[in-house]
Amino acid sequence: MSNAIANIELLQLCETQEQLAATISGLAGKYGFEHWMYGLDLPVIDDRKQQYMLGGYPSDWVDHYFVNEYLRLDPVIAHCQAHSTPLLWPSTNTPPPSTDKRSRAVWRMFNEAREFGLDSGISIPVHGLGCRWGLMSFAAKTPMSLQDLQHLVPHLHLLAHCIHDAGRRYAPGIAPPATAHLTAREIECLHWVAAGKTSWEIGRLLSVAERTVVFHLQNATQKLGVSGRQAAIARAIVAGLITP
Amino acid sequence: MSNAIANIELLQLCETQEQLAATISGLAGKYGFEHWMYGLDLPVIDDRKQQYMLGGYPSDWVDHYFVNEYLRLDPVIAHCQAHSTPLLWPSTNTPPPSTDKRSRAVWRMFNEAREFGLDSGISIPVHGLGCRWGLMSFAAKTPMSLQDLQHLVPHLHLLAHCIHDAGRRYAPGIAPPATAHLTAREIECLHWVAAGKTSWEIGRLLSVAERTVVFHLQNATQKLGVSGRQAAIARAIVAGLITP
DNA sequence: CTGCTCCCTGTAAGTAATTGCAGCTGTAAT
DNA sequence: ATTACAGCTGCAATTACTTACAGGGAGCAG
Repeated sequence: MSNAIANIELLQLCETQEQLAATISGLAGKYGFEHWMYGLDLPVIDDRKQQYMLGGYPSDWVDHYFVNEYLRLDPVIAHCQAHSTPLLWPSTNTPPPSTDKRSRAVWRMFNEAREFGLDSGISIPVHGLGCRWGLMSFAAKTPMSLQDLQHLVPHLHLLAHCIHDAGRRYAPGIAPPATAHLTAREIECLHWVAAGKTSWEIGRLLSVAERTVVFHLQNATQKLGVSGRQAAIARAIVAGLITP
Repeated sequence: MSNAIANIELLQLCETQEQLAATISGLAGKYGFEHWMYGLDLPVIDDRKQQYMLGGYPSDWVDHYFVNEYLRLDPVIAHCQAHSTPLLWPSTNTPPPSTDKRSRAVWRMFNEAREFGLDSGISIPVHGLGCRWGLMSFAAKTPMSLQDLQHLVPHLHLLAHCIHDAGRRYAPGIAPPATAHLTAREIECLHWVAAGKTSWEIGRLLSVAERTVVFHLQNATQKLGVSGRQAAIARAIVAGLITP
């Protein structure tokens, strides 16, 4: 097993997206995976979300995947959205489940993937600042057992997170969150506003005039560089200033 | 080095918070750490945020830490909020930096920590669904070198994320995000509203009447179980329905 | 002391959101 | 073919937010 720290340092040296991809391909190969893919902001629900993808999955499979809207079906995606732990998909050859319609569709999807050269692998969820999440998948053409995968997990897990930190430089919209310096009062008002309170109600809660609440929210909105209370809430949440 | 997978299975067996804490203590000890701490929703900026903490840091130090408002000073906290990669703090004995006031305060903080039995260690950021983030720290009383820490990193990193998934059961407010079934139009409207657009503007964008936009947002607000557009935005963001 | 930041408050006009009513279309499943 | 649901629209009254005007007080650093 190669040194995990040395791998990370390799990633940090990358200066372009292409260099990064090449480095990752090299590392994945060393662990026995022919394919890998890093996906960020996958449009699971929100179609207008623009995803960022990097990696070497067979393009035929990727096309097939999106055409069939597998994003909404894939249990790997569902797991990664809600959890922080890796998901292993070892090589299996189970009969198709009988009852459930959805289960059968999933079974079929995995079989199709196998035909495209994705036999077994591991997917690692990566969650970051601003509710942005993605996943890093490593896939092998030749079957790997659960045990094979298990002893790679710690290294791949760390590697995935380092790739996430290294790759965010290239994903769009990860511009500096511009953590404006908001005062305590401004954050307090934003907090309550995000909870659905009106200016007048917040005034009662803080024992100040309604006008004062409006004043603070006005300042906060301006500092966040947006127009409107609603946009201010969105910005404050993704910047980690409030947690509703 | 014990089997990482076996460790994870131990965590999943825990049924109470106390069992979980005891299990983690056992694992941390095997890796050579006397102290560990898991913190979630730390009130770095927002004082009214209620944090969740679990762990065995010396209580004297924790008190000292919060009294002095080290949360705002601690570079470990700042790193963990913005990154996904672990931070190692090996045993050092550097002279106090001269110029910067803040740097000196940080230097002093680490020295104080050492006196409380936290000589060296590693901190791992954990980010999860709904913009909730925290960190898992392992600390040793006896000095550990950078190399000592480095080869523990992959295992501890995975372990931290498994603890995060296991521990969320006990942290307050991680109730099911109640992913209400919103329609495509509703999500579309929420998306633009979070961007600061007015109902009329969204109407133009979607080529529908202003009234229709109001209608969709009304339905979305109701499905999300909140009152007011602002609260709907907050809910939609933390539920992962939109990404501004 | 002067300048700075944060906190606080008022009036008033204009704009936007909320909520009640009532009604229409098309598609998909039972 | 009936039901169900998503999408769409109009009017009207009330409430809430936005913005522009104006001002005072407390605390802290140079």
